Amino acid sequence: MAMNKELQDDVVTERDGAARIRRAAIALFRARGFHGTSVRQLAEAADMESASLYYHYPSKQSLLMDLFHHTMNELIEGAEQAIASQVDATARLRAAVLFHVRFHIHRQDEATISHSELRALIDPDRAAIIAKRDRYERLFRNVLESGREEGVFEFEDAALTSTAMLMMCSGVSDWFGGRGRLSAQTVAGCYVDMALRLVQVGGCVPART
Amino acid sequence: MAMNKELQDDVVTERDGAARIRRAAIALFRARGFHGTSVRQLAEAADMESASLYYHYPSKQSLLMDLFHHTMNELIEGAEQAIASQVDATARLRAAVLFHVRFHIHRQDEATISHSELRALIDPDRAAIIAKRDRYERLFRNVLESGREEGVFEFEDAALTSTAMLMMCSGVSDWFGGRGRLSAQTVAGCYVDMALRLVQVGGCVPART
DNA sequence: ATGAGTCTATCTATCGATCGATAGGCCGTC
DNA sequence: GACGGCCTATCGATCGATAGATAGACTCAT
Repeated sequence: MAMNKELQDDVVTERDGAARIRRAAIALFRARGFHGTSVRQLAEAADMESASLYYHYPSKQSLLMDLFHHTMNELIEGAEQAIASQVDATARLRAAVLFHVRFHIHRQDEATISHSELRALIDPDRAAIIAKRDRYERLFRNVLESGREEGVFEFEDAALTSTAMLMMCSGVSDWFGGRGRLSAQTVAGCYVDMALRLVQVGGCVPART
Repeated sequence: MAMNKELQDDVVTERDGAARIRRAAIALFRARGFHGTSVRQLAEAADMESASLYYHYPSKQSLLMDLFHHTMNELIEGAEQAIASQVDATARLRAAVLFHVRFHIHRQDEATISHSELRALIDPDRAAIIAKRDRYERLFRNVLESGREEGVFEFEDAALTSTAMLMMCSGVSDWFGGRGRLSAQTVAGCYVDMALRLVQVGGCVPART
C-alpha cells in the first residue's frame, strides 16, 4: 500500500498537499492574477481549507516566489543545456529558441505568470527574479554576439535584438491552445525560423524612404 | 479670469477630476495592476477622497474599461491611418509598425495595461475588448497577406506571423526607459527593420539539421 | 441686481463582505 | 507519544461601494 505511491495518485487528486497548492496557484494566478486570487480560492482549488495553506507556505507571497524560482531555474537550465549541446552559433540559437518556445507552449501558465506577476513581488525577492531573468536573456544575447563574430549573424543592437526575439517567442503562451490549425511542433518550427530571420546575414532590409 | 482655463491648469494639478482619475489609474494599474490597486490609492493619487471617484465612474471596473476602450480605439485608428497613408505593402508595414512601436514607447503605461489586465475585465466587456484587439491584429495580417500577393513578403502563416510581430514590438513598452543607450527614434527604427526581416523575401533560413 | 432654486463636484461617515493570516485542536502514522 | 498534515474558529485590516451633507457656481424670474 505504501509502494507505487507515485503512479496511482496524481490522476484523481494528488496526495502531496504542497504540490496540490502549487498546481492550484499556477492555474489561478494565470487566470486571475496574483492579487485577483484569494487564499480561499487557492485552498478550494487545492481541496483544503485556507488555513492549511499556511502549513506548506508561510505566506501567499512566498507561494508566488516559489513558482517564480522554479520557472526561472528551469528556463535557465534548459537554455544552458540547449546552447551547450551545439557548437556553432546558428545551431545554438536554433536549439535555445526551440527550447524557449516549447517551454512557453507546454508550460503556458507558469511562463505567463513569470511575465505578468513580477510586479506582485516585493523588493528583495523582486530583484532576485529580475536578476535571473537578466541572466536568462544574457544567454541568448551571448549566442547572438558570438554569431556576429563568426559572421553568420547581423543586427543593430544585441540587447535590443535578444529582448525582442524572446518577447516574440514568449507570446506563444498567450494564444496557443493546442486545438488550433497548427500543431505545437509546427508552431515551434515557425518561431525558430522567425528568430533566425531576425539575425541571419542576408535578411536585408531595403533603405527607408 | 474665466478664460485661458485650458492653458494654465494641467501643469500644477489638473482641474478636471475625471482626467485626474484616469491619469492616476494609468500610473497605478501599470505599477501594481488592477487588483493590486485599491480605490483609496486611486483617489489619493487623484487628490480626492475615495467616494468622489464614484461621481465620475460607477465602479472601479468601469474605470478600467474606459482606459481599455480609449487605448484600443487609438491603436486601431492610428494603424488604419498609417496603413492608408501608403500604397505598397512594404511601406504600409513600415508605417504601421512604426506607429505601433511609437505608441508603445510614448504610451507605455496604457499599452502595458491593455496587455496585462485583460483578465481583470468581466465578460461582456472582456469580449468587446478582445474583439477590438483581434480587429487591430487583422489590420497587420491584411498588410502581410497583400504583401505576399505582391510577392514582396514570404512567411509560413499570416496569423502566427502578425501576432508574433506585434508581440515582439509591444515588448518595447516593458523595458524602454528613455535614459538608455538608445533614443526612441533609434529603437523604433530597429523594430521596424526587425519586423520587415520577419517577412521580407530573401530573409532565407537555412535548412534545419 | 438679487434672492431662490438647481446643478456639479466634492466631502465625511459608514456599510457588509472579504482579505491574509493566526491560534489551537484533532487524528492517523511511525 | 511525537509529529506531520489538516481542521475549526476567528482575528484586525482593508476592500469596493453607498448615503447623505455641503460649498460653490450657474440660471432665471422678479
